[in-house]
Amino acid sequence: MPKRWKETSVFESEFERNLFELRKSKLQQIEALGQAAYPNQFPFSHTLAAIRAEWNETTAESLEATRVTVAVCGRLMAIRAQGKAGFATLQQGGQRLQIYVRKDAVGDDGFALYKLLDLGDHIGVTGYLFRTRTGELTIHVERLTFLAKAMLSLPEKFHGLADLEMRYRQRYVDLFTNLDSREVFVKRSKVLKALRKYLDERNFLEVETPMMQQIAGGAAARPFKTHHNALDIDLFMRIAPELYLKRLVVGGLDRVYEINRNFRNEGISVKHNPEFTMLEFYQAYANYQDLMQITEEMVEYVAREVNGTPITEFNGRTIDLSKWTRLTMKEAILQYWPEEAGPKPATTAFENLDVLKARLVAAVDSLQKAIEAIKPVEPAPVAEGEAPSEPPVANVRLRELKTIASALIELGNEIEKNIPLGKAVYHLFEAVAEPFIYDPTIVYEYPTVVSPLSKQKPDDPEHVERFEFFVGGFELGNAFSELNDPEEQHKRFEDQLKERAAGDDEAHAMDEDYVRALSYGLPPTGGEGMGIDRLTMLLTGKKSIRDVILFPLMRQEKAKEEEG
RNA sequence: GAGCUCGUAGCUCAGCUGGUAGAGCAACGCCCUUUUAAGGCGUGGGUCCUGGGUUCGAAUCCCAGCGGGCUCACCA
Repeated sequence: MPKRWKETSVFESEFERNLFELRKSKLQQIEALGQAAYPNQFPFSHTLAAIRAEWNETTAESLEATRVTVAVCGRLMAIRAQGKAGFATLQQGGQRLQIYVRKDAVGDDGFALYKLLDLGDHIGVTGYLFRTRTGELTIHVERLTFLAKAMLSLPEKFHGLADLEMRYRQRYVDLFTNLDSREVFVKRSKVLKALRKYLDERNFLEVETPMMQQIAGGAAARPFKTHHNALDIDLFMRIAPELYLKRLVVGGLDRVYEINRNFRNEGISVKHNPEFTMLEFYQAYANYQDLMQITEEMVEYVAREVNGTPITEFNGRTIDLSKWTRLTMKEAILQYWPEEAGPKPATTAFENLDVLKARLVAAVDSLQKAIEAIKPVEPAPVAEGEAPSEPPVANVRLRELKTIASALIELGNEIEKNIPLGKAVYHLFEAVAEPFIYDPTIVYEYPTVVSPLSKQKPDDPEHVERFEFFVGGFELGNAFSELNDPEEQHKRFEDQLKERAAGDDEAHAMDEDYVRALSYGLPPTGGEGMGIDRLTMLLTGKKSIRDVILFPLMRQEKAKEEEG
């Protein structure tokens, strides 16, 4: 049996149900004044932004001398009534503008309508610009038009919607009550525009490849599974567009890019959302060196387009996206090697698993001594009404060292299982270097064993022409010279199958059609992927990926009542 | 998955060592023709996340659960 409207869980309380009824009766009164309850359009002459752009600095005298009549619309965000007159604040396009309504200017019906308005209502007004006693640019309203009613009450007008859960779940409220939130998504759109502009100007072709795939390839990750009924086949949501994009380069589309969602069935964190947006681009006849240059240039370009500067504040640090460092993976390990872990690994540690293992054992030992030596500092008591200060430096370092130590212990256990040397070096890099790389850094020379799709260095088959780039403590992207030898690719897939058989459920799947595509000849090609959510985080200073995704994945709320 | 932490009116929050729930905003009524977190007077509004337990008595203490946040784990 269908539920009656009033019993739906649209409403959170009796308070809201009653308010809804009250607003309905106001709507009827508004109709009685000759206004439509839900009109279709309003022909405005200016956006609020346009008014700000043109008259923000115009003096009161000048506005009085040359009367400017405008028609604007927006949502009411504040109402300050004063008997037979009143002010209100209109919000539209992320801008606000004050309006002034006087009974003698809008007439009895117009003023009756003003009295029936609530916070959140949409209205249109026609009138002329003036400045109030305090100098604020204001529209002196001559005609009010009702446009749509807010049937629920708005969040507290001074603090806005503060509850993070509600901001994520009810983003529609967050967006109009917290304009800084809106600004993040405006910037996100600028990031996408800037990337497209950069690539389009270089003759890249934007393409779209399957997001439902029979083999989820192109990355190491667990996929989501779904099913097509008519064909009765299982499909995977893609974890990367990589293999399809390279098929396109085989097909003669020399420069392609795709900006869209990838889906990975993994944990959720401040840096991870199950669906996330990725840019991937491929350029024929280029190698990873060319990509390094493009990366540095493109990130800086986007920062300037979005923020007007390559400087950004992130997680309490100032980052200059125009200044890049390039390190080999081993250099990065040595540079970020914590002094508390004792002597840095010798060159031989990167060539021999046993030597590496011995160094790790010593490092863990040294780290544990250092950890014991640090006395955690009691955080300063928080005075009433003050924000808690940053945690003491010693405590932060203590936590970091603990994290490194446990990662190294874990790595030691992995080595016991005789993992390939390259994989061990890579994990070592992830443990000691990656989380600490704040300034823009390109890390190159990756072990072949962790790079099944990259091309080996001509003089060193143990390493590939690949780099990842890191900013703000996380990986921003990944790029390499594409492996285009079909026989070698087939062998790498086979190796991955062995890894999978050995228990690595994120090892790459075999994709024979991809090998077949390579068999027709992929020109030398450089390809790169970049996380757009993370780039947006950097450029907006947001620490959590949820703050740059409009509708981040949330657990389902417990049903408030049985479904009817 | 683990640890820490939070959940009180539509919203933002207070509520001490247990004594039966408060403020501001929002809402409703009245006053107010240059206000701007407008103001003044008055009114209504609560399954204190849920379920157990301890107690004469629980928003408060204990246990379990649900949901959020952070940290860790997971995650090229």
